[in-house]
Amino acid sequence: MSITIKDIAKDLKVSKTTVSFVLSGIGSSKGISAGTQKKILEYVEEKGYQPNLLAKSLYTGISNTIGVIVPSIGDIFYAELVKEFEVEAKKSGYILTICSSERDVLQEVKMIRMLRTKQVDGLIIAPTEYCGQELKSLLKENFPFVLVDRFYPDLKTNYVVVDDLETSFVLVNKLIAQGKKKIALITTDTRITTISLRNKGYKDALNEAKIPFDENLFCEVKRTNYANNIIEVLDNLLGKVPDIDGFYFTTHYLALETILYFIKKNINISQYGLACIHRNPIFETLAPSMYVARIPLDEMGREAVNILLNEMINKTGTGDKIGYEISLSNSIGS
Amino acid sequence: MSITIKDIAKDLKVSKTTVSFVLSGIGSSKGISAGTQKKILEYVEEKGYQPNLLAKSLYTGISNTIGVIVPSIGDIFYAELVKEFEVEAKKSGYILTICSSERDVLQEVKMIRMLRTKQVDGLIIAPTEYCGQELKSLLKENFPFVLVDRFYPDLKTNYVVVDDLETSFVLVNKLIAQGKKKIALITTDTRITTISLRNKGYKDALNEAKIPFDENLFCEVKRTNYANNIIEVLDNLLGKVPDIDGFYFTTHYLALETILYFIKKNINISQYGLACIHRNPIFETLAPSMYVARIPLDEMGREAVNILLNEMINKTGTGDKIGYEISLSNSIGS
DNA sequence: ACCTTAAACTAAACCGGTTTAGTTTAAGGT
DNA sequence: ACCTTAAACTAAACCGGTTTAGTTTAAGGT
Repeated sequence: MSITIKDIAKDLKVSKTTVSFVLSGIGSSKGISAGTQKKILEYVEEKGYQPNLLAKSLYTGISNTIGVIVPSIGDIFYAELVKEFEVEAKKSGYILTICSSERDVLQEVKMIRMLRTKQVDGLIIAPTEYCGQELKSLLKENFPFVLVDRFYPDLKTNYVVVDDLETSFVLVNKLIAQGKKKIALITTDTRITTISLRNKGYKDALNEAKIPFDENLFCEVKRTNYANNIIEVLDNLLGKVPDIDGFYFTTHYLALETILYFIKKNINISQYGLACIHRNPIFETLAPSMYVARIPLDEMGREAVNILLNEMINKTGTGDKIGYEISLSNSIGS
Repeated sequence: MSITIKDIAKDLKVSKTTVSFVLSGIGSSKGISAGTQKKILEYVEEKGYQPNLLAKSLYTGISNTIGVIVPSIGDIFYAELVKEFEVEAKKSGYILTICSSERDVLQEVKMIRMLRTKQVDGLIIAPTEYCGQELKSLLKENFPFVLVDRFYPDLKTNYVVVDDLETSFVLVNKLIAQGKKKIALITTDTRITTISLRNKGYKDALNEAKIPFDENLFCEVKRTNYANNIIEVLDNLLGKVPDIDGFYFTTHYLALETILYFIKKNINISQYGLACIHRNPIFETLAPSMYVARIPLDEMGREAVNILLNEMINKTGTGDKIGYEISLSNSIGS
């Protein structure tokens, strides 16, 4: 099929070794004469030789590939995050093989294993809630990986997440400082560590302000079919608590859907205090006064890749893991 | 490091061949006794053996990986499209290695070559305007690939695109049927085949309706920093043609930015006839009467992968290429 | 004429799978 | 006792690189 080192060696009447040395750029230090080097390089140029990196990886044990598993690459949040991985990984000569777990542990576990058989050098995972078992065995085998977006508090792994508790607390405090008293919590699946911390931040802020927690203001939107589910939830909420004066959204999806709901129902948005974790470019126009804690995807991506690269290189595996929490409190804008 | 077929063979006192046969599931047909098979399978289960797929790929010449190059994986359009590639590819046991070209030919060419050295079985490319040369050499080497989103009319390649001319024509016709006479064309870089076809569709529709083409209504928004550029363009347009009554957008980004501009400037959107290629979930709420030709990303992704898989399998390379044009004319909603 | 040495180059093993072209073993027939 | 045959198993080459532990060659010294 395509040309190999063996072919080059045969055609030029030198050994595979010589060709390999020259092409690896160590020809001179291995004492290959300038003439031979030139001959090989010219031949390679002429024939358009492309090495088979599979063979190299097999020998070296390094594939220069990072496996990435996210809930869905079609989700703009993960798409943007993965983009940052790509940019940062590329700086060190790594490329990405990307899989979507569809928020299904079984698929996620399969993908982890499959990527390992494909010999990725490390993994970046935005995990589901239930893959602790598999992560444990990665740890035991000392396989390099970093969790992003979510982490497992019980496992000693690398992770890069947002300081959910603190951010939530500060955001809700801003609403309270605006004089809001009936602040709804629009949230989602509480089993997710990240979400439960955000919920806790809300409660803590109310607590500190001595505002009693009102069960009616606590709205958990189901994740399946949530665009429809949220309409029901909001109808219900506005019916039960007509004098509601603020909304805290634990995800930007929830904020977006709620804003669209307001527009559709012709409800004046500006009467409410609004706060939300993570930005959507549209908020600037549609809800310009909303407090938005912007998740710095560039920092998140950069850190995740660098922590991983570090662990991959020092594969000695001291067992020291890095838990990197990104502070959003200072990046709140509106 | 981790366990190999050789280790298993040594431990169980059988040959590598036997282990390989059993693990490939062809043990029985190769006459390996049930006892030996059981022994091997149990050992593998116990030790958690994971094969090295690099070695397999090196021998078989098949990596079960498709290389994907898009302008940016962080762009929601490509993210969603890539998601469809992933879903479809997975059905046939393929995974994706994904690269963002950043709309830079040099990077794109580098990535094409790099992915080939990594032995991807085929490529799906949403190309820049200038990589014809590299595509030509892929064709010459009979390497399987499919273009998506954009194609090269001069090259005989596989491609999956939208019927831009027809769709544009139909969309602008809808506006004309609404009685609109001063329809602006909000478009972008005309060097892109896709965009120039969409522009042509606009002109053809005007022509057929005997509406003279007005240079003032033709707005080309620069792609770099377009969110700012479009504001300038729209200010200018509304100043020059105050009685404008319709907008045709050749991309959904342009439509979105324009709608946000209207909202910010407190301009009544409903006075205009609007039409746009490709959807944004927000249009339903913010511009419910806009004609939107939805690009079926699922169909696009499915076709691209299947055309590629087909070419990869029949690597005989008859040279027959498939140009698949997706008709949007029938999927126009508002 | 022979030895030493540096320069230039290479044979062969290796990475971990798969596959071809066998060989070994033991039962069954006469 | 010997042959045939099917069942069960395997040695070794292969994929295309890299690397170790050399070997070959020719010049330079005496």
